[in-house]
Amino acid sequence: MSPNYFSDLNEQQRAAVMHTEGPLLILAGAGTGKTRVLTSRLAHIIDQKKAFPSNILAVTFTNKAAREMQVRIGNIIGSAIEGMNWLGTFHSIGAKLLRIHAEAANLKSDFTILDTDDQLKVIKEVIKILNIDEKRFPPRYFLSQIENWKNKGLPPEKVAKSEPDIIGHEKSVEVYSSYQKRLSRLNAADFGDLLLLPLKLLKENDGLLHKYQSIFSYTLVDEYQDTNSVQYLLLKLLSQRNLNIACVGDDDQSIYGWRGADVNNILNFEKDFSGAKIIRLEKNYRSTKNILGAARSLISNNKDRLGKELSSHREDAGDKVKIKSLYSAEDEARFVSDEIDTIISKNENLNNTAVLVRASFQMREFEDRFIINSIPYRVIGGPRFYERQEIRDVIAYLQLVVNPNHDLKFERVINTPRRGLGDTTLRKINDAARRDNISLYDISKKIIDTDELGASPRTQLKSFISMVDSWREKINKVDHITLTELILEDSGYVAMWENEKTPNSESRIENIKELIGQLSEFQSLAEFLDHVSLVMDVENDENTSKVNLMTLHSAKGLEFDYVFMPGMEEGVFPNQRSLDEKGNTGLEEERRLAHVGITRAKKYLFLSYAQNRRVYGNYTQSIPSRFLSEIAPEFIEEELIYDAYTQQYSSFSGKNNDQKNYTNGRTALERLQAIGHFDNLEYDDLTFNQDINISPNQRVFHTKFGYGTVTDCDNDRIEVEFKTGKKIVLASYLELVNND
DNA sequence: TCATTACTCCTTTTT
DNA sequence: GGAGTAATGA
Repeated sequence: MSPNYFSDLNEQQRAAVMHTEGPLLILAGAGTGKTRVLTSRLAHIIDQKKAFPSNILAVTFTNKAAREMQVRIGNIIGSAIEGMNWLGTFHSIGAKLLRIHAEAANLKSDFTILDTDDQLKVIKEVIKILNIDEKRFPPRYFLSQIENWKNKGLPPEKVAKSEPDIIGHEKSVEVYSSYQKRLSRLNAADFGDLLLLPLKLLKENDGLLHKYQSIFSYTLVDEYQDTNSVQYLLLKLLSQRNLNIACVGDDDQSIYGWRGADVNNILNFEKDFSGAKIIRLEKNYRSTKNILGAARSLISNNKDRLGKELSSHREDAGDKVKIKSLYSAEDEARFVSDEIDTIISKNENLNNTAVLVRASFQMREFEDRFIINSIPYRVIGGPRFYERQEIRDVIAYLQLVVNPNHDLKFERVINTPRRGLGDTTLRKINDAARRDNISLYDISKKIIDTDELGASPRTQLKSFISMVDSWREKINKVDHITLTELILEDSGYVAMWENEKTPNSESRIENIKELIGQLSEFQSLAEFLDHVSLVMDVENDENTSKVNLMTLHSAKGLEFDYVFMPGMEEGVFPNQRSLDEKGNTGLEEERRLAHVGITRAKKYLFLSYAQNRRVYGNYTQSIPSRFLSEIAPEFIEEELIYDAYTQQYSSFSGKNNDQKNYTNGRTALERLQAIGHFDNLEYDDLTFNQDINISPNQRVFHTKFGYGTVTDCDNDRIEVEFKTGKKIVLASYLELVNND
């Protein structure tokens, strides 16, 4: 009688599943069976016929989490899962609402979703029109302002006009509102709009609000600690009526503060939803005692916590956490790949192994090494398929065909491949469009019958427009795959790559073929394009054995037997900018991120750091991350470091506390030379340009100081005037620059 | 119109 | 060491 989804649950988990009515907060530490509770709970509600699948709102943070939940619930409730229309990320659910009620938000239901690139382009346009100095206020600055406001649920009209403490505030407000107008004319919405506009609709329209309040009889939210204000307000509005809202979260895993996530949402849950029940899941089923101990000791350094102690359910203490110091970042990659080789030799499936990095630029080192050692790997959330140039071009063509008024895409494809419609022509078209206040496409149609353009651009433009029109005619006549192939053929886009004989033009064509292959999974172009903008990742083949390489952020929610966390260095992790901008708050978030990383590991965890790393192309010495010394020693096994220069063994903790001793006033390269350790440097760094002929007034380039002019020479000691002042440097570090 | 070159500023994390 | 940009030349 008792349904089988109860069978494996512990007491707290079971309580969380059973408590269906009224607000519920589940504080679930890492590895405490959170996903199982969520899926069982949903299955329980459906199984007990408390609600139809279509009456459940289930929100996750990533598409991957949504997919996984769908599969797991499907396994319990079978085909009834088909009815779960409202399971998805906040953004996909927002998009769905917005498409249904687009008109009310001043959009058409076939609006396109902008990516960051598009957003920046729009902002640049706006900046130009408003006559703002791009040097003083870079577009990115405005973008982050706008995003902040959107995260807080503030449309332009709700943002206070003046804010004396913040320079450029008024400008930002101005840019925001122009930006928004431009978006609506483009029939486009950005990611923030997918949440902000639905919120606005629900707030301003009682009928609509009541409708959705009664549709959603149960609401369930995953990763609640990462909700920002708009998301919180949306949830609150929608669940106000029946209050059947269950949120799952872990304050120790809150790592999206920079995206507006507000931990207070979780801290204030009891206040916001009166009578809320709180259940803690503290039994960890994932990690060994040593790994868990390491995680616990690290996170205990945070002050801002709800307080929650994870206890290990596993009997074995397991191996200690290994900490390894390496000479350079290259060495570090070699170390990781050697360790992976031994994992391979144990016949383990590599899918159980992950390399987690703080920032994506760190991935390159590992990819290079993995390729050399032929270790199979997959990058999760890295440079994505849909972000490749050729894919974006093709998608731009498709979007233009679906929505010809999409000026940004129009601009992107009008001269790709080359059609003799360059900057000058484009500027003329743009000016005319602004004058008549219509889209580039519309103005082009007019202009081709006047003599505003020269003869050649005019015929070129004419044929381009008629090409687009011919595709548009076919939208409803041929299927979307045929249409895409036709577009690629007519436009000469594929031919362009075929004619280019560079090494990667072939792989570009392969990528385009892959894209066409994916089209078959969708019913229409519009459906495909929506998928592309919302779900930026391509499904990875999970059946082949590959090492997982990803950022710590995208590792949340995953688990692996073997976890490597390289780059444990001050500045890298904790990230310097995070510290600079947010001080202690930033540090605590970095620490939570480290905690997330450590708790991904089930059996083996390797932390490592490089003593020297290239930053912006220059070798820089690094200090071991403070996080290393925050982990209680009893969980750690450290390999002492032999420093060839000081000829001493030392531990990371000593270095961390006494960096002066370590820096010693020399540059990295000088130090390398002193100890004769060259093998890890690249050839270029060691090529001494002894035969170059340097004389005063010569323009030169120095890898550290940049460009400068020679003022005096004394054999190989050269005095150079750099932007930052005069310096005497060795000739071997200089590169000649033409200066006629 | 397009290709090349000199130079500046970078880089956090994602839906 | 790499992307983006403004200036310059063909």
